[in-house]
Amino acid sequence: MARVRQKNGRDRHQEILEAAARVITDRGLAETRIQDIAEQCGVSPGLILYYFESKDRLLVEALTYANDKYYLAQARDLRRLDSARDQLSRLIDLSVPGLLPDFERLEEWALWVEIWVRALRDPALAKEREVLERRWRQSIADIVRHGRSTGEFDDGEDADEIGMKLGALIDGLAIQVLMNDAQVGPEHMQRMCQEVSANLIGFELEPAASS
Amino acid sequence: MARVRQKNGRDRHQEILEAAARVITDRGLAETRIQDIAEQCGVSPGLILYYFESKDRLLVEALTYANDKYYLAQARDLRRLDSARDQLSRLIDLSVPGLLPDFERLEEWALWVEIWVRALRDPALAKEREVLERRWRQSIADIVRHGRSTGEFDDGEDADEIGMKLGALIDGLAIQVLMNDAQVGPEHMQRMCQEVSANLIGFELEPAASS
DNA sequence: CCTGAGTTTGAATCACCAGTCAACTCGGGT
DNA sequence: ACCCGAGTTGACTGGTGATTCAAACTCAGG
Repeated sequence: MARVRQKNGRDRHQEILEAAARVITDRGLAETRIQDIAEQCGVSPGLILYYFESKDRLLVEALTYANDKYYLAQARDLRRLDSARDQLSRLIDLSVPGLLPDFERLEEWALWVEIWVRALRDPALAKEREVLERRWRQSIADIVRHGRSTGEFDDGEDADEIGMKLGALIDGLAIQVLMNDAQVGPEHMQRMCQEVSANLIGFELEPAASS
Repeated sequence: MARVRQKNGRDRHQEILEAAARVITDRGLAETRIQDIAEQCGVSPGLILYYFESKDRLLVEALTYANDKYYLAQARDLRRLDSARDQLSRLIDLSVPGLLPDFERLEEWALWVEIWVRALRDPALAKEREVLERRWRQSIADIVRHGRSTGEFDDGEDADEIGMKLGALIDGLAIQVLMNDAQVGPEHMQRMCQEVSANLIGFELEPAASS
């Protein structure tokens, strides 16, 4: 059977996407050459173009592929927790670039910035971005709804609205942390997000933080 | 007089920076060629390199130059208002991409995204970015402090902390609006920012819309 | 009118890189 | 044993674009 061949083919496809994502986070989208990607997975440059129509297509696919990977990992991680509060708190922790070393959020955020820049001029990527970003806000809103359905949270502002606000806050702060801003460290971002989320949803932060 | 000569030189320098900024917002940093900039100010490509050491230096200078210009325009605009509340409300309106057509915030936000991407790998620009961004947060915090000093606002959370939260929220939402996200239009962003600022500082939003 | 420093041009140079292609490898089918 | 074709290679092509440079031009001051 051509199974082995096919399987190799599929592996390669994915392998190249991963390599591309790695190179993009390393060197930046603008500085990413086909040669770099080829080296990253130890093949010749020609092979990259054998599997992908063009460099541009590959790059766009790599960006969304990587984002998808990170999203799925996050969703899996959150699903282990029952309490909506724990889920929300965990989601925030997972979103802070560099807070939890095991989760490569630094890389992911760097990719987001690249996505934004390119989506400004690439309608196809713009569409993808909207889907990805909507999913991201949705996951916050869903936690809020879940907490309300179990009575853990009180009713209040529309859950989607909260998702948008908290999502935007996280985006904005993540940029600063990603940029290594001296005024906004990871722990600082974490604390502010926890505070705001408690405030938006209307619960008290017991652990150690008060206004 | 040698004055005219000198003045021409200075004019050209600035002229090129403006042209560069325009091209960058049009085509994007990655697609900006020296030729484009030259055409934009009706001059030969060689002249660009006569005034700037290299393309890279020019681009970085153009990014900060444009940002500076926008910041100063905003500061001038805000200074006309007395009430801290009006200032804050105006600052928000000015920050929403495309809300007030006279202020080219769409362009400015597009430049911000370019700055972020490049600052990830360019230490010099990274430093500039931090200064610019700090100034931006500061302007929010200053309004809060001003409002408190006149008794317009009650005391509460640290003003810098508020500046950081509101600044980040605006950043995050502005990205969505800039990207033409169907779920986050300009008016929606404006309303959310007004709500959150009222909430953070602790005043009521009576005048339904301070149009 | 000269002159020369400052300005401007555009052609030439140079490096780089996406994408092409002809040749080669090799596992599996016949 | 032989053939087929997917997979792989790496040299090559073509275009692009930053940077250089020598020549031309401008004009304030002598």
